[in-house]
Amino acid sequence: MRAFLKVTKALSDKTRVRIFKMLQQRKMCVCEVQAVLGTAQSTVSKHLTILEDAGLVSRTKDGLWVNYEIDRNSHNPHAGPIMEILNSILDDDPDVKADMQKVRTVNRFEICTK
Amino acid sequence: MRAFLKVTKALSDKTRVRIFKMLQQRKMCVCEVQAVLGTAQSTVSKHLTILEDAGLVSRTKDGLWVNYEIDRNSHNPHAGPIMEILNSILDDDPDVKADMQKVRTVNRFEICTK
DNA sequence: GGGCTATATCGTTAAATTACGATATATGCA
DNA sequence: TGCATATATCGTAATTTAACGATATAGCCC
Repeated sequence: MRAFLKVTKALSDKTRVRIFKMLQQRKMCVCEVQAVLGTAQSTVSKHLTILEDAGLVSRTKDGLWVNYEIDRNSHNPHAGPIMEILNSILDDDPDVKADMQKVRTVNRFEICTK
Repeated sequence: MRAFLKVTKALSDKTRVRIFKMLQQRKMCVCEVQAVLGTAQSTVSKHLTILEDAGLVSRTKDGLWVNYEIDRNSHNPHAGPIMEILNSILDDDPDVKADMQKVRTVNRFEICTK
C-alpha cells in the first residue's frame, strides 16, 4: 500500500507529471528542468526527489550535474504499470506539448553556466 | 491532464484506495463503507464523491440507500487503465485484507437501521 | 402531512503539501 | 588551497486536504 501511494502521490501533482513527461523525451539535469518549468531550483529539486523516492525516476551523477531519467529498473513494483500508462497519454496536453518543445531547445551548457 | 490528475489524486489517499478495493468485492452503500472503515459518515461521503468525480466509481439510488460500485463505463478515459492495475494488486495488503473480511460480514439491514 | 432514516453539504480545525529564498554540500578547475 | 557552479537541504509562509460535528436534503412509511 505504502509503495502504491508513493506512486499515486508523486503523480498527483501537475508539475511532477510534466517533469515525468519531459524525462520520457530524454534525460535531463536539474537546471534544464528548471529552465523549462520556470520555477525555483529548490522546488525542482524537491519534485525530482519525490519522483525518485517513488521509483519513477533515477539519478546519476555526472560531475557537477545530476542526470535524472525514467527509472526502467524500478525498485517499486507499482511504478512500472503506471509508467506504462504514461507512455501513451498526455502527449496532446497543451502544457506537456509546450514543455516538449522547450526540452528540444534547452541546452545545459547555455542555460546553467551563465 | 486535469482528468488524469483527478484519478491520481483520488488514489493518492489510503482511505480512498481501501474503499476502492472494497467496492471491487461488491457494491456497497455509504453506511456499510462507514461501518468497515469506522470513520464519520460525512468523511465517507466525501471520499466517495471524490472517487465518483474521478470516474472511478458510480452511484445508483435505491430508495434511501445510495449504492456505490466500480464504474465500468467511466466517462474518464484515464480511469480504466489504472482500475485495471488495481484489479491485480493490494489484495495482500493487511488493511485491505481486513477490510475484505469485514465487507463479507457487514449487512446494511443490521448496520444502518439500528 | 409528519416522522424517521440514509446521504450530502457546510463550517471549522488540524495536518499535509507546495513554493520560495537562504544556506549547505560537493565537484571541477585554476 | 581557494573559487565557482550545480544540486540538496532548511526554514517559512501560503495553499490544500482530511476529518469531524452539525445541519440540510431526499425518500420511505404511518
